[in-house]
Amino acid sequence: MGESVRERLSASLTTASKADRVLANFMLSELSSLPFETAASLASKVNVSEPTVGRFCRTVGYKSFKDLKDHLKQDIGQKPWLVSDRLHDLRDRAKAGEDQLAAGLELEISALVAIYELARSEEWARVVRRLATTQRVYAAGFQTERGMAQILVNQLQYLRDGVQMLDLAGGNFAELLASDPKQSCLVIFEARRYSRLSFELTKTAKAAGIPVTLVTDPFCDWGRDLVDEMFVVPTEFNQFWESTAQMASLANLLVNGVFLELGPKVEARMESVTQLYSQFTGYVGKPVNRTS
Amino acid sequence: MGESVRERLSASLTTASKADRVLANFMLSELSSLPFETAASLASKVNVSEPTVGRFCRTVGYKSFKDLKDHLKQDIGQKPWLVSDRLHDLRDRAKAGEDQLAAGLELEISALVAIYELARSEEWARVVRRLATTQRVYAAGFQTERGMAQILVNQLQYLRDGVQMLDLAGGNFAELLASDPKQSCLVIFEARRYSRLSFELTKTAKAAGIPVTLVTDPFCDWGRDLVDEMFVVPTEFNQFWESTAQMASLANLLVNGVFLELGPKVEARMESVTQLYSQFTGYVGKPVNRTS
DNA sequence: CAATATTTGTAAGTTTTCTTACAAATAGTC
DNA sequence: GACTATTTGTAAGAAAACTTACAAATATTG
Repeated sequence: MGESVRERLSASLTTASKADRVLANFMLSELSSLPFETAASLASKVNVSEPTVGRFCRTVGYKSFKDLKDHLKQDIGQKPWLVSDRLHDLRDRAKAGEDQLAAGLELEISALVAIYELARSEEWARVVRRLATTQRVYAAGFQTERGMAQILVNQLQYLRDGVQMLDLAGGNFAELLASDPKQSCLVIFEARRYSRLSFELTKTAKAAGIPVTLVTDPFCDWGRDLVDEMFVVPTEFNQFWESTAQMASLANLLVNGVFLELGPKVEARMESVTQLYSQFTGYVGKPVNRTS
Repeated sequence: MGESVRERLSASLTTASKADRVLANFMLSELSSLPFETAASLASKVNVSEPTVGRFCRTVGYKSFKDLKDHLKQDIGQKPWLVSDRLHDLRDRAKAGEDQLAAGLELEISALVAIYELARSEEWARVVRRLATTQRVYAAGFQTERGMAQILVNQLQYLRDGVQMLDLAGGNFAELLASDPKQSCLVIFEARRYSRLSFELTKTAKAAGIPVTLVTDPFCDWGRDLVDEMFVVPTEFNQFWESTAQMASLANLLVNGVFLELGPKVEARMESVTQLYSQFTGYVGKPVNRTS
């Protein structure tokens, strides 16, 4: 046997048992962080028992998980694999002008940093509390930001009732605008070129007394004095146009905040949403659950 | 203390005793193979005793050699994207365990690095080419990943014709599955718990000869041997559940790739899409454009 | 060059990681 | 649908990795 760890893992995929396949797949996906894992840590991540990890390594031809790691050392060779080295590598390429894209990486990283700073602000806490407690939560996004609203909504729905996307499908925004302003709030994702809808929606919602949170790019000049909170997410990463990608990260952090705010009581709901999905659609590996 | 492993080791060089200096030097020069070492193996390599290794790690501020290795894992080294010292603050809090979140920042950063590396791969180029040239491009995502598909679709639509979301609204996926496989391709976003739909859709699409690209988390064990390309995006950022946020970044990079592939001819289309939006919806600052 | 302080190693613990034995669960077969 | 074979988990034991206590060696200081 002279193949590399990667090759052996791949080869095992065809023959291996269920647990082994899960392991092999995970290892392949996370090859570069394997050296930091231990049989036990791996086991808990993929939900198998510790001995299964050891046994699997033996079936693919190593003495133990430790032994597998030692071989990994060989075939990682000298390409950079520590995050810091990889980052350096990308940065060097960017400097050398070899890699247009890589130049954007650092910008994207600083956008992330900015978001994590936002998440520590007073305003953030306020929004999170509102998203956790207001009876009806609406999110909107137009053009390319529609997906961001979708992400927020889909996730929040796992945690609580009364969350929905707002769009112009019905021709107006009556769902929100003709509702009790005390029991509603709105989150809008927006970026250049700013849709007239965001603006009109915000104005009308504010006039009705509905709290509005705006997540937008650094160029937005219409929102600041109109909305309750404005979270500015950097969007220029050397790409051909603005990338609002990091807004997804912001949305996830918001959801995480709401989770922490709501506490253990969300578990019941998450459980039941999962069970409903299982019933109507089903998950991989399990048959559709017919609420037996 | 908020410095990286490398920084701490370097700093120790000036003050440390003879054995410690030897250790620090060795570690610095072999930083990337440290995770494979153990206190004992290191000790014998530099001819000191095992406890000396442990003690040294403690003098530079780690609990043990193991602890030092663990920090190496997340260590991203120099941070040129830091415009202020505010991140230090974040990091310190993370170290002190006050701020669960801040620890997630570094994980999220390394996910980004991973994505930018993906964007350099053979497979990536292949997918970009396909997304640029195939007549009909479909994207799907279920549960919380629906928004990711949405993001990809909404952006691609600015660049080219024939791009659409795929969902179960019609009860089947006939749009794609009953179409000419030579002229279609599919991108699926997926993460735990894996929807049965992704799996079935992939299987059927493959059987029909339609190329499938899967963007998923490291735990996915059903796709690897089924799809044409599998992009694995790290998703564990210390949040209460997996965050697929960085998939948005991947989607944006894909779109950017397609833009570069298509070249200047996209401008006309972008212009006309913008103009259509202006006509039917309008932008902030300008009245609805009535195709005067 | 004592006398003291610091550094380092040895040997015996402690904890962590991995393995083995066996039983329970799951999948395959007639 | 019982029977067998395979896979997987539990619990206890072996091995490895790391720590502590203390003594020996090496610096440092007056």
